[in-house]
Amino acid sequence: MKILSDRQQRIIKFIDRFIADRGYPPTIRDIQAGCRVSSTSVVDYNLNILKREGYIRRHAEVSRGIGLLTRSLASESLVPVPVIGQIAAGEPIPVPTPDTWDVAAVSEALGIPRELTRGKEGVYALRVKGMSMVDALINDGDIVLMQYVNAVENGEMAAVWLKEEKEATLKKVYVEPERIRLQPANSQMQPLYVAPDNVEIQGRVIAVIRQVA
Amino acid sequence: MKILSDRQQRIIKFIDRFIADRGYPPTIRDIQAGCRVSSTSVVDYNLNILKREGYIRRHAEVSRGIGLLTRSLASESLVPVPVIGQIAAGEPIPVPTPDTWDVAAVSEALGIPRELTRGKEGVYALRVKGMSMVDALINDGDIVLMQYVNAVENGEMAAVWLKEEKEATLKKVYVEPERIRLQPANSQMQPLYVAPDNVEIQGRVIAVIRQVA
DNA sequence: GTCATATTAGAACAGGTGTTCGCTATCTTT
DNA sequence: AAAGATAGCGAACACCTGTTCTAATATGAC
Repeated sequence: MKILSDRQQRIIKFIDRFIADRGYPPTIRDIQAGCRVSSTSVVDYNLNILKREGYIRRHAEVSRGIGLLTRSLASESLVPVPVIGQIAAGEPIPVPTPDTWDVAAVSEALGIPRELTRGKEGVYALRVKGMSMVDALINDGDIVLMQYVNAVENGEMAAVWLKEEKEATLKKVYVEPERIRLQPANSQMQPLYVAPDNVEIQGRVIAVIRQVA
Repeated sequence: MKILSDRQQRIIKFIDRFIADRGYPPTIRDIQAGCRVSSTSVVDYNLNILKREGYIRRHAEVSRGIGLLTRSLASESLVPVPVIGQIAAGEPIPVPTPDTWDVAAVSEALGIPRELTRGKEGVYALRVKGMSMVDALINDGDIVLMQYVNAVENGEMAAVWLKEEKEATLKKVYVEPERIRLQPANSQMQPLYVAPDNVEIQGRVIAVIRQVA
């Protein structure tokens, strides 16, 4: 990358501030006024240099078609995750529907760092209601980050619906011959054994978030 | 907020995708084409409704002067939090030092949504080592978000160092006459009573984050 | 000095773009 | 039935905006 001239640095800085302030990129004439340049062609000239040097992205013949390349990476790291309902012992577990991922349709969403979701697809969140999952070290009011999957690997924690008992629970799932073992996360507690056709895996637990104070 | 019509939901979704893809907001005619609307005035009409209902922000007479309010709020709110060490039963609890908050000096940092820290000052993180805090519903490997405070309110969860026992623990703290009551988060367990000069409050617990899979 | 290159200026063009107006079609309310 | 509210349509206007062209001014190489 070339060393930028004073004017070019001012232009980059101006674009950055402008987008942060107003939510959309500036026009060439905005830059002209904001950076005390006398002509639009000079702005165009310098923008082309900035594009060539990799500082900005530019769409030809599009008004306000300027994008900063430096900033965009930092803002990518928060993923919006929809909170689709609550999970409680005696209630069916909410299952994500196609329009769950709608930005508009969802009532509540959390910003989750990409580090936690690790780029997984189909992530949603449930609010835990009640104390029934203390054996999974999960408290009333905790947020459970889930991934929508059909099957889980042995030993993974999953949201399980027990048809017969009509009960929702979070357990580590182990498939054994003839039966399924549901192991509480707290290893000091006893496992539960159930028939395979009595369980419905509703999703895999990715993370637990508890806000205390 | 009013319930959005099908067309309005499609418009919001389109704007969202457009900005994510190209880095700048769409024009009215972009929306018209992308949402199969026959007239620009219809787009304008629905954009005004979306603005009135608080879904978007709009700058009059500015090309591409549309901003999503749902997304923009969530995207700026990542706070860097330093991980300054680990907390284990038999080890002293790390205490933040002045240069802990140096972005450069710290070895590890987490991006935490502002929703969790709620703008608090002096926030740091500890990694939990060992199973000694299962009674606080905290597992081996969990991340504890802490705030550096000198005193805690009654009932708040705190990182406590028991001088005599040389032990670190996370408990709810209640100041009683002549003694201090340390209550596990799991309410089914028995409290611990200790002498006031035997405890050192090292910080207040703000949140717990557990990554499962 | 001359020449080439980089940078800046000003102006004008062509198409992009937000806005507005008149009109129609469904409904719901009176 | 009449009147109003809501939603949609198409066209036209006036300004916005990226682009391009020509010219002027540095700055350094030779």
